[in-house]
Amino acid sequence: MPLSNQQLATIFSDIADRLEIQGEVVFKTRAYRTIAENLQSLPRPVADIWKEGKLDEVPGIGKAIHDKIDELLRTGKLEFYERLRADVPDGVVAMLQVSGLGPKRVKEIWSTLGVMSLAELEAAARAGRLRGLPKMGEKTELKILAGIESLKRRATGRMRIGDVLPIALQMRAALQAVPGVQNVAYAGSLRRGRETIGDVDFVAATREPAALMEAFRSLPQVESVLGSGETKTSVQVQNGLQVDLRAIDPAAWGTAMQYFTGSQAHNIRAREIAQKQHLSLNEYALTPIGEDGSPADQPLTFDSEEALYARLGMAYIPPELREDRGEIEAAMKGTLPRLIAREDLRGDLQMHSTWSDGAADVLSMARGAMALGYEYILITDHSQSLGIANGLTPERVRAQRQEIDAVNQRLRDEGAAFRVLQGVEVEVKSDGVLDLPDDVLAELDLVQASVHTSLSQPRERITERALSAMRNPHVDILGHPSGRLINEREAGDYDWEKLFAAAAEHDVALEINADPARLDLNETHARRAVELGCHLSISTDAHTPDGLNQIIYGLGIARRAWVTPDVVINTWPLKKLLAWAQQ
DNA sequence: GCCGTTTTCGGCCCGACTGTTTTCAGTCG
Repeated sequence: MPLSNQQLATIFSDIADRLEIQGEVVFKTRAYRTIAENLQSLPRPVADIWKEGKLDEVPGIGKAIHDKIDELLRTGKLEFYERLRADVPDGVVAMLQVSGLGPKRVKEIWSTLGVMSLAELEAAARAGRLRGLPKMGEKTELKILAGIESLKRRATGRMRIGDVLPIALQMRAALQAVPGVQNVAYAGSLRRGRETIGDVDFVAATREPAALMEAFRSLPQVESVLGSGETKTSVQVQNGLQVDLRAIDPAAWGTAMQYFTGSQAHNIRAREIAQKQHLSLNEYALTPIGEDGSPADQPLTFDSEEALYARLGMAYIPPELREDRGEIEAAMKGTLPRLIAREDLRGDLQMHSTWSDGAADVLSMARGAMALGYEYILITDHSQSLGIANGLTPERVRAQRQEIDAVNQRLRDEGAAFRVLQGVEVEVKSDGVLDLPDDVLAELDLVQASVHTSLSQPRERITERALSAMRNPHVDILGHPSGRLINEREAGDYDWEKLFAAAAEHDVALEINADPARLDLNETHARRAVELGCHLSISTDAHTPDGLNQIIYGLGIARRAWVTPDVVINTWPLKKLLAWAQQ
């Protein structure tokens, strides 16, 4: 099995860590970090690209990294990396995870005191042995000890977006009410819609930053203040989540939002583009620069991101695309995609009712969807073998049809232009056989097939299992294809290229499950699936009417995957959707 | 390390905060 993109990315990221500790020039370590990031978002297996001899076409790969990938894929090893691992011990690299410790200090602590692990670091800090080192004192020791504690509590990892957004909205409302504040928004990875969030970045427009900082530090959610200056404050709230606030002048709203939304890679590219136009971009303004590098004219301020991007010669780039994955080039050429938006969706194609493990009846789910402006829903209760979820037998499927017919009749009587469709989330059993007979599936409006069990099957077996489900002519949608649960359970080891090819061939739509614990397909897979001609569905898997609101998370992933409305089957009118399911 | 409508060599984004300092390096994003 060739090394995966993720495995290669981890190696290059680790190389960057170790080179940084060795004191290598930052531009070299940045190159390794860049390729690590690019590999993670590469839509195809790099091993395939390597076989085609097209490695050099991947951005960030030059001669040196080309040779290293080549060696890794041929031999599974990299001599350069093995030497590096011998030179810089793992325990020393681990110290980089401590907040407040970077490569310079880690090297100093390691080389001067011989500290080679987190345990030794903690002992040295407690014994007061760090304060003798350059630029380190008692406070540094305390900060390091606090950092180690927080690592032990695992309070530092990235949280699911669904756990973060509600907290952020609450805090934003509180900040909005502070006197003098004209506008508050969250930026960073939350605004970009990433599946997990490291910290929340707020930008606030105000001419009275001191009052805002004070109010922020005093919010009830704040558990500790990590740092606070005139215009910037960092705090920690529940679950160890870090929240940063930057105050800016209202006239600089556009540049500030652009800067704090990131990503870092996107910002670096945007600033390089500015540089080529003899402009220097920061969070406050765009400043004309003379030959000698000093300001040549008055700084230009922007109260909107649209105006800023326009001045740089680009179309407005939606936050979800700002990852340096080709969006800057597309914005300059005017070829950005028209991303799918909330208004494009006409229905939700996965939800559960009290017929299986949902908490609301069919009518309540329908009313919830109508309140969102939808035209249809598909009820997809579980099938019989999922006993724990009260899965449907063939008899109960037929009984449910009667209830759904009655609900539709009632809604018609009320004059509503809305339709409840009957589907099912049929189990793909471990041998690939579906959990309901074909004649039952044939009676349903649409059929979704999902894998819930035996996710650890080897690649060939689990891939064949999904393929055999998709070959069934009644199956229209493959639900949460990877089976991963973010921060909880790994994805099944599918051969994605094969799976996407089969989905395109049999025209089975692949779901982007909007449950923030799933977000499955993920953005990289969704982008590749569309490239290979697959249709998608974006649905919530709601178990309550309120759960239908989680569609925003799935839309975020779709937008990050550059998805346009036309390929998403639940943007289609009901007639087109049903005709597609029939063929 | 990579990269090229000013460069195959000489560039490589930009600033806030902290802690240790008397002017700044390290870290972080």
